[in-house]
Amino acid sequence: MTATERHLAEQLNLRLRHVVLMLRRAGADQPITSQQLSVLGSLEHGPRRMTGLADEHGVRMPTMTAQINRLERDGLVARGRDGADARVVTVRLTATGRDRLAAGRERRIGFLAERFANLTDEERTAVAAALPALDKLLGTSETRAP
Amino acid sequence: MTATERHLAEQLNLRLRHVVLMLRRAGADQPITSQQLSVLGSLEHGPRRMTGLADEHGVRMPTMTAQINRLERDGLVARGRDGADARVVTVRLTATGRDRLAAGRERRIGFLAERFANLTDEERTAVAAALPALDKLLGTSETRAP
DNA sequence: CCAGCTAACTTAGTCTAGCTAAGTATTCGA
DNA sequence: TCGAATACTTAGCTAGACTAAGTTAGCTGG
Repeated sequence: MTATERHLAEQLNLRLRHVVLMLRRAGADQPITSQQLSVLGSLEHGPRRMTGLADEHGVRMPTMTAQINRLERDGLVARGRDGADARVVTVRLTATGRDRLAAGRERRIGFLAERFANLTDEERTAVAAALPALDKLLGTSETRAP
Repeated sequence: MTATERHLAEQLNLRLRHVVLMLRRAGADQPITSQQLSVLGSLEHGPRRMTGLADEHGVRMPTMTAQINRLERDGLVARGRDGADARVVTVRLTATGRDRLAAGRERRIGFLAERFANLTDEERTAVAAALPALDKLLGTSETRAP
């Protein structure tokens, strides 16, 4: 571990708490949690199976079962069956779910855009320039299903 | 909302899920949660009152009461009383708590530093350059007690 | 000066969201 | 064809968030 790596790690660590705080503020007064919004987003381009959803969101199957139960209870998704394999449960967005996804996403993006509006052009450029590095740092691709 | 602001907001929104996933992976196999580590960090430079802790962590008082109950149960903090105002409860780190904080912080920083080690010099520079903008974006100072 | 309001916590009860262990039904492979 | 593996659900635990309501202590205006 070089000094630079450690220093950056410390600096980022200091800010992680604020990221969590911002996420909470972004979700306040929304009728949907950020986890739910995230799952609805996974269903945007067609039905998915439970295993796929669990893998993509980095949780165990029972956690996803409970999450889908809540979303189904609220009428945002519907369970279905896979023709080829009778063990498989598929999940798809309902019309309500699609609306809720669009609304939630819009509010989230509006919330973030407001904050970007408070930055200078130079600061926005700096953030944009850091995005590829952020992707590598977060291991964006590692969490995808095979 | 300008096109740039909206675009950046969308890009960041896409990555927020991965931030949450990384945080979960960083906390896996640790004997302490990231919330607990965060609260212990607030106590590093001396005792704090419950209201101060709740404000700093953006939660309501009952949430902090429950959190401190868990930390006290595990022997990481101790409750005390304020001489001047008998309503006030103070919280301080125990020796065990201080050790646990150091260990947890070290693991977190190690975890992040490993990821920074996978970046190029240019990428690390880009991240470092974005830190001040990130602070403004996160509203780092807004969450402090007056 | 004390009665009543406010402030600082705690308790009780609810919800989301994570986990493991164990149960059921179905598929696949030797 | 039968036994192991796979896909999911159920049951039960914990952390961590909330509101509403209770307790105790400080403060203040008539």
